[in-house]
Amino acid sequence: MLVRSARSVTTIGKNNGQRITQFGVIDSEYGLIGTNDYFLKEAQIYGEGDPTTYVYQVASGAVRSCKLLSDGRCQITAFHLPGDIFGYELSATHPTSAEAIVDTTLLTATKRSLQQAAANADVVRKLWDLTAAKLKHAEDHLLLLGRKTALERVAAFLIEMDCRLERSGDLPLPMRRRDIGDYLGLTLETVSRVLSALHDEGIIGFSGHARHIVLRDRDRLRMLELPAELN
Amino acid sequence: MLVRSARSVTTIGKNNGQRITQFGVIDSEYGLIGTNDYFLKEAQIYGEGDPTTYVYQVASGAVRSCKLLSDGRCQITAFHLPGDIFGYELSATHPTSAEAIVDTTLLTATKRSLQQAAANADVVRKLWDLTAAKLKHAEDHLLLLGRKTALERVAAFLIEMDCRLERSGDLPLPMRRRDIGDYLGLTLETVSRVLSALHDEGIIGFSGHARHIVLRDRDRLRMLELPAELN
DNA sequence: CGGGATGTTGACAAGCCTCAAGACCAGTGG
DNA sequence: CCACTGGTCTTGAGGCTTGTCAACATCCCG
Repeated sequence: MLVRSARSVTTIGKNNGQRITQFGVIDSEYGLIGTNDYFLKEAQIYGEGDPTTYVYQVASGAVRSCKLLSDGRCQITAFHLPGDIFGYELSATHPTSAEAIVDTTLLTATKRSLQQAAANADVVRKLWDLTAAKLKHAEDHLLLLGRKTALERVAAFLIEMDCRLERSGDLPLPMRRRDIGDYLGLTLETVSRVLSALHDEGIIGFSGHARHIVLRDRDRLRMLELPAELN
Repeated sequence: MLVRSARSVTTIGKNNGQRITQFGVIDSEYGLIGTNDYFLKEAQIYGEGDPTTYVYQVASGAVRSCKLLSDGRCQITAFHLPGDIFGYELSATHPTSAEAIVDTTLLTATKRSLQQAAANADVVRKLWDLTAAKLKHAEDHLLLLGRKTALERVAAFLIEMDCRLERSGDLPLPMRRRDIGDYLGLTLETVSRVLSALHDEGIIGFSGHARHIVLRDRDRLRMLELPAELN
């Protein structure tokens, strides 16, 4: 199932205008050499415990990072969308596995090359910021998983995707209901039921197929994300 | 309720043998000036959204970091025990609040002084490691909150405390049942019921009062932390 | 057109939460 | 020394949210 092949080589460097094709904040002054790698749907990019050899940026497609229990229970810690960098860890091994959700193209650099660039204090700061951003996301997610209701979780998910896909209310989600459930600590059935309820309320719509969600009433969605205030 | 007073000044520096009275890994080569601050039980050290001015190390006592929802729901993201450093954030404001669980003494340094020390790459690396360690803990906790049962959560909590208090099976817990619940995404009643069940099974004992737990069968506790294997 | 993966919906069960009562404990003041 | 008081902990009964299991619908792709 694992498909991993280097087809082309790309120089990631200064003035490479495309947001999608550069290593975000950390490449602007360093001519890192990156490789385009292609992964089919469901292909594993790395496993939990694998050595942290490469760092990735999503060029197209989508990736999930997850932790598994031996009986199959799964917690997705993050979705990685075009432009996102993932796989950079201080530790020698990956704390999560990573799989392509759909057919995906990744820009790959060696951790080694980043560490060389990290002789520069600016680069260090930017990589550190990346760790800090992941920590902030994880802490927010702790509150969601520990204390929010199914409705609040799904609302929060839709709002997060709305912010990240940035197509203003039009969400062509790459992931299945099961992935959403594994991200939100719910079952796929519960996710489906909540989405149906939001649809019945006129808060969201489906554009064609089930994964293409349209936000029809962001304000009410934002209300649902927060606890209902009792008077 | 907030009690915050500087009573004495301590030099934190090289060859200051006490683990408790130094800023762990980051002070060994820098003579940071620290202040002892005392907080009564339940006193707030900083609030969610407060500016990140100080960094703290627990000298004695215990601290919880938590996130609140407007209706009172609370998620504790971490407990800080003697020797632990907390409150260091890259961001300008604290993402969580921090309160003393019991009467607590903290060693305080300004974020500014740490940033000055961070001119040295070793110090940066050690601070970064601190962020990475928090991230690892948060990601492990995501799996616990999203996918584990009440029994597995409580077992994991006891094992975590056993490792951190390091008194080999003797756990004089500083926190109340409610705090444990807010850490594990459970109610205090569920925590109490699970602890009673573990007691009935002979896996734990109570030494005197309810907060003093003794681990009588670590092996079985470790089994409970993991999913029961079906044959 | 057929088959497999995905999504929806229903009925029911289970685990955890809510509410409530009482036990226990520590600190306080008589 | 002891009763009082407030906070904490335990335990029970019952309910609710979410999970489980199953059937069916839908979509995609050959």
